[in-house]
Amino acid sequence: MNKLALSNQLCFSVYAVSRHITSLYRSILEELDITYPQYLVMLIMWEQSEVTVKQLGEQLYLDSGTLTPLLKRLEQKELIIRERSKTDERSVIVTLTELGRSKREHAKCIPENIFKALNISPEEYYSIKNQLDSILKNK
Amino acid sequence: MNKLALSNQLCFSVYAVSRHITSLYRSILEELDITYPQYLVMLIMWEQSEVTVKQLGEQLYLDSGTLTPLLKRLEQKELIIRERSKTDERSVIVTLTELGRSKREHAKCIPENIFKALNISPEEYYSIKNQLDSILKNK
DNA sequence: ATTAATTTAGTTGCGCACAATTAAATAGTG
DNA sequence: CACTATTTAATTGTGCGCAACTAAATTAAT
Repeated sequence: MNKLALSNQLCFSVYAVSRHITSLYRSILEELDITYPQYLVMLIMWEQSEVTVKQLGEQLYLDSGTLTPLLKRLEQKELIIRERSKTDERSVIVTLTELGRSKREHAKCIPENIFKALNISPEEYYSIKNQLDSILKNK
Repeated sequence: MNKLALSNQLCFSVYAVSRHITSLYRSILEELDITYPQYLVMLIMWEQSEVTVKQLGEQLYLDSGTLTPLLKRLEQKELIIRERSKTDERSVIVTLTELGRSKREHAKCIPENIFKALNISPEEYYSIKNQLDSILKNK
């Protein structure tokens, strides 16, 4: 087998599926007027009311070079507030606005819609997820 | 189960693994002085000596907005040549330079190195690949 | 043959990703 | 306490990714 062939590479499949998923989210998130990376931040905010940029970065595997401008855009949309910690001014604490909190209701149906669009069984869904997560654990 | 939790979403796993893989390639491809998307183009060129931008786009699921500047960078590195088709001047035909062709040898070990870095079994590798490819087929 | 529709790349603009650097605040050490 | 090291965000620069639009060439239809 030719390992230098696109069709034989897992990496390309991951890359292609990742962009495919982002495009599925693009149409679904249009209504919320946010992008997929912004949605990921909102997912965290809906679970944890107060998070630093560092903590967001740890959970999303993203650095401040990506997060700082992204968070500024979410702030402009008035979904979040960014403010320096009073106790440690190196940290920036992110909290939800009332508007941001209210968006959670509109987002509830998104996972189900994405799942339907993927067009796979629940078994496949969790099988793929577990195997990918094991790659992340090994890194 | 809370479907609005990051940890329960296949999509985030795909997104995270995709970026992880790109970062693995980044260090390996440093030697060839190309990026991962540029490497994907080179993979195709090494198999097919003459390809149009449209054909590259079909195989990589990328449009001209991404490919045109990427191909210009590969041309600046003198790995490829871009020229309008004589028979249909709407098309741009991409071919390898001698330098570009010669890089194939240096790239031969890359798939094996990436596989080792992923730290999974061949069975897992092909299992994940097949399941992801079925998602792409369903789209 | 003329006009209309389609195909193909290129351009522009925006939002990630991420490396590398900078700046400020805090923690650690003698 | 001084001063060094570490932590944390922000900034800068490069390269995707993709939507929307433009321009040019080709094809189809009348």
